[in-house]
Amino acid sequence: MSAKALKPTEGELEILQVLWDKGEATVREVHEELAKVKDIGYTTALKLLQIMYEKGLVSRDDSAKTHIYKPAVTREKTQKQLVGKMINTLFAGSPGQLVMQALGNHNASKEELDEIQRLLDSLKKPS
Amino acid sequence: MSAKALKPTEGELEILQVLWDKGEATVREVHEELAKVKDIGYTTALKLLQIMYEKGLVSRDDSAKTHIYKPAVTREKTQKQLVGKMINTLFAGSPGQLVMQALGNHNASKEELDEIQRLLDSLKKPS
DNA sequence: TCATTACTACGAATTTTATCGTAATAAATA
DNA sequence: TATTTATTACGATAAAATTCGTAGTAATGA
Repeated sequence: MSAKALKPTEGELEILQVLWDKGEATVREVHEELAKVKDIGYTTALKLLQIMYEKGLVSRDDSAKTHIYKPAVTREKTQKQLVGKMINTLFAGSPGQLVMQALGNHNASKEELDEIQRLLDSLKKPS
Repeated sequence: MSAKALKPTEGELEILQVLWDKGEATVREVHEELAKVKDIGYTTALKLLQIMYEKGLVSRDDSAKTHIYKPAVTREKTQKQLVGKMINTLFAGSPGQLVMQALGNHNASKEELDEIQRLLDSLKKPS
């Protein structure tokens, strides 16, 4: 168990998305991505990144003038954390219900369905 | 499509949980449930319910002195809304990935796995 | 070199969410 | 009836999250 499970806020998640996708990015790059989707000022993005840095959600290389940010938490861990929380607060602790929801209401591709089938098989006959 | 998709906050979700479970409840009942889990004052619960009422998240019968609150949004709709959002913001739009996460990291019961299998079958060979 | 541009830092304002105290009143009860 | 208790309404405060302006400075390039 690493130190603490710091829950990213909504805005922080948006930034993490960008960083996960790109691997690393400057404030400018992050801002450009966010600006595609929503109205947001440059310094707002900067400030958020700075706060995330203080919280340990991102790391950064500030050896050059233009700092380069990287995610300090993995997508997987964050997914696990938030999915777990959602199972508890919205699905009465039942992961199966969440799966049913996700499968039933959203379109998964053939490939994904096959992948799920394989996982399901391995879960059904453990060894 | 009903009017708006008002996203409940964290605290509002906790209250909805109680209302969904009980069907309806007074402020006192809601407060008692919440108090089992966290420190919270009576008037805080009351205020939250009042705010939720203004937002249309709950309805209430205030014909008697003690008001009775009911959820005005269904668990299913709320689940759908929040799961959809999570798929977008955390799973790059891929419901399959969310399912993999939920199945892989959390223990689903045998019954749930079977149920998922049936759904999966129906998805794989559409009528 | 001087002016312009690109950054970061920082503080402040705003917005959203959560929390609670107090007052008013209805209901219960002594 | 008089007192206590239960309840709602309301406003104020606090806490958390978001947003942005301004200042300072490094880099760029005319």
